[in-house]
Amino acid sequence: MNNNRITIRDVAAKAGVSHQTVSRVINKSERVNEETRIKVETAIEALGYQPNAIARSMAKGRTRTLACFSPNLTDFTYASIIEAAEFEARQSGYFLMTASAPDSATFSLLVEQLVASRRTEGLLLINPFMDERYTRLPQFAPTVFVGARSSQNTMDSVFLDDEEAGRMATRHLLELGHQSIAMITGPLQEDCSQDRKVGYLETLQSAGLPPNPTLILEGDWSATSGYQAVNKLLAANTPFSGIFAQNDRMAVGAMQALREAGRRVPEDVSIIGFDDMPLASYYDPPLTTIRQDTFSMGREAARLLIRAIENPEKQRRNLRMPVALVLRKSTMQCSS
Amino acid sequence: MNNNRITIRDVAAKAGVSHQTVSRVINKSERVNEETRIKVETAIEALGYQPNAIARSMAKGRTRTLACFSPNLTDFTYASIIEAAEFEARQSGYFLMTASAPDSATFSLLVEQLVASRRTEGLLLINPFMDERYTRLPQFAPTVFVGARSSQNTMDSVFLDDEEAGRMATRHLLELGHQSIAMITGPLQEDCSQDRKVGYLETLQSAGLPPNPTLILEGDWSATSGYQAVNKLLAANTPFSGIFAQNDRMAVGAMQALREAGRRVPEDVSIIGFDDMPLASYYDPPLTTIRQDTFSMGREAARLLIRAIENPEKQRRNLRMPVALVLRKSTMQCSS
DNA sequence: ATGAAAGCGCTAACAA
DNA sequence: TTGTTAGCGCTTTCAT
Repeated sequence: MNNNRITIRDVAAKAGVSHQTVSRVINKSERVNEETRIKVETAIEALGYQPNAIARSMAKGRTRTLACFSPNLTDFTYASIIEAAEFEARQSGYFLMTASAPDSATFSLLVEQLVASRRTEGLLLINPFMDERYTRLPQFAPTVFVGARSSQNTMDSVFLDDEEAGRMATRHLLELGHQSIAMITGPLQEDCSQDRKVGYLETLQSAGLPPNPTLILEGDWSATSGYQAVNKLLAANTPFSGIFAQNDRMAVGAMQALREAGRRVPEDVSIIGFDDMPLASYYDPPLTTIRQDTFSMGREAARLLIRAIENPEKQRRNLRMPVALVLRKSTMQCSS
Repeated sequence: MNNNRITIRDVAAKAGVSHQTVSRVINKSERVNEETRIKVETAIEALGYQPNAIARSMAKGRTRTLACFSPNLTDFTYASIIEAAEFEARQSGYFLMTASAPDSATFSLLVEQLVASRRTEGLLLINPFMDERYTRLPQFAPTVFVGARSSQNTMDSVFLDDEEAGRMATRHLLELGHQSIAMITGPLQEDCSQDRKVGYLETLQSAGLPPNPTLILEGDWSATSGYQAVNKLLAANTPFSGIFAQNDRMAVGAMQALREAGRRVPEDVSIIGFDDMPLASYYDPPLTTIRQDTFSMGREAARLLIRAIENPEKQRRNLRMPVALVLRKSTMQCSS
C-alpha cells in the first residue's frame, strides 16, 4: 500500500511551476494561464495525482461532511429519510456519516466523536425523542431535527403534520360510519404519537363522541405490539368497528390478531395504518393508510442543515410536512 | 458560531506546559507525570477543549473512517448489513460514510471523492454486481465485497451460500411432493440469482426432474415483478404447484397474483421466499422462506475491512455465510 | 518526564 | 499571472 502519496508538490515539480499554481488549477481558480494550466493538468494526469481531502479540510477548516443519527438504520422510514438526505447533500458537495444511536449514551458519544471533534459540520437528528438527548446536542454545530419540532428557535426542524394526520385518519373512519374507533399509538413519549392522538381526540369530540380510554392502547411501533393491543382490546370486550394504528407495522399486527380471532377486515373491522410502508398494498386486504413523504423530509432536512452551515445568519425554520390519505381495501362502510 | 476553537496550545498555556505534553495526555501516553496530567486535564475541562479530529487525521495519515456504498439504503437487506457494519466498525473506533450508488457513474464519482481522496481508509461494497463497477474500484484502499465473491485473491468478500440456498428451497418443495416447481429469479446478471438458479436446477436434476424453461422467470426483486411473473406463468397454462421466489418481495407479489386468480396458498400452490424480511410472518399465510443473517454479514464485512486496513500483509478471505430454512405456512404437502 | 522543532498536504495572503 | 511565506492543529522525532 504505497498509496498515491503524490502531493501537490510532486505535481508542481513535474510541471515546473510552484505548488500554489497547482492548487489554483485544482481549485479552478480563474487566475491561471491557459498554457500553464495544461502543463499542470498533464502532470496531474501523468502522476495520477488525487488531492488529499483531509489536508484540504485542514487548511480550509471545512469538511463538507454531515452527521446523521437515527435510532436505527433499518426502519424504512428512517432509511428512506437518510437516503434522501444523502442524495440531496451530495448535490451540494456534502457527504454523510451515518450512525445508529439506539440510546442516549451512544448518542452522546457520537456527538463527541463526530460533531464536537469537527469531523462533521452539522447534525441531522432523526426522531430525537428519547431521554436526555436534548441536553447533549452539539454546542457549536447546527442541528436539524427530523420528525420532531424544535422547541426553541435556535434549530431547524422538519416534521409531519401529525395532528392533521390524526384528524384525517379518524375522520375517514367516521365518514364510513364507524362510531367506536380504537387507536393504537406509538410510544407516548414521542411527540408524533401525542400529536396523532390529539388529532384523534379532537375529531371524535367534534363529532360529539366521547373518547373511550379502553379503546386507546399504547404500542411501540412493532407489529407484535399491534397484535397484542388488539388482543387486549378483544379481551376487554369493548365493541369497536374501526382501528387507527399509528403505523403500518402495528396495523399489520392488528390484522393478524383479528384474523386469528375470526374477525374479518374490513367487513367486521376497518383498519387504517400510517406511513404507507413498502408492500402495504400487498397485504390482504391492501392497507388503507396515511402516507408520509419521507423523501421530501430527508431532502428538506439536508437543505436546511446546509443552509444553517453556510448561512448561519438566516433564521431557523420549522417545516411542517403534509400527509395524504391513501385509500385501499382495509376500510369500508360500517355495517353494524 | 465562534466554535470551540480552543486548541492544544490554549490548553498548554492554561496548564503551564508545552502543547506536546497536552498531546501526550489526550493520547494517554505513559510518559507523563501524574501531577502534570491532572493540571492538563483540569485545563481541558475548564476550557472545554475537544481535540480536532481532522488535524489528527492529518498528522497521523489516518482517518479511521470507512466508506460503504450500496445500490440504495432502503432495501432491508442492505440497511441491515450497513447497520451491522456501522455497529461493528464503531467497536473498533471506525466511522462509516454511507452513500447510495444506484449506477456506475455515481459509483465512480464516490470512489474518487470518498476513497481516492483519502477521506476513508477502505470501502465496503454491497452488491457490487452491476456493470463496470469492478474496473473502477479504489486503487490504494482495501475493498470488501458483500453479497458477491471476489474473483481475485486481492480482495475480501462476504457472501451467501446461494447454491445451497437454492438447493434447500427446491428440496423443501420436492419433499412436500411438488414436481412442477416454478422459480422467479432476481436479475440474472447478479451472481446470487445465478447461484440460486444453479442450486434449483441441480436439485431438480438429482430428483430426475427435467427443468422446464417456461417455469423459470426473471424478476427484478420487486413485488411487482413477482406479481407479473405469476401472471405470465398462469397465462402460459403450464401447471405448477410450487414456486420458489428468490426474494420475499417477489414472493409477496406472487401471492397477490395467485389470490387474484383464485388460487389458494398453500392449498393450491406452495410458495417459498428468500431473505426472511421483516413482517414476512405477518402475511396471510405467513411466508416460508430462506433466512439470511444480514447482521453477521455486515459484522464480518466490517471486520474483514478493518483487518485489511490494519494488517494488509494477511491474506484476503472469502466468507461463505450459511442460510436457514424458516418454515411457516405458505408451503404444504402437494395435493395434486 | 518534558520541550523544541519539523512536518502532514493543502490554502490564504501577500509579493513580485 | 505566478511564486513565496505562513499557517491550519495536531503528532513525531529528537533533545534535554
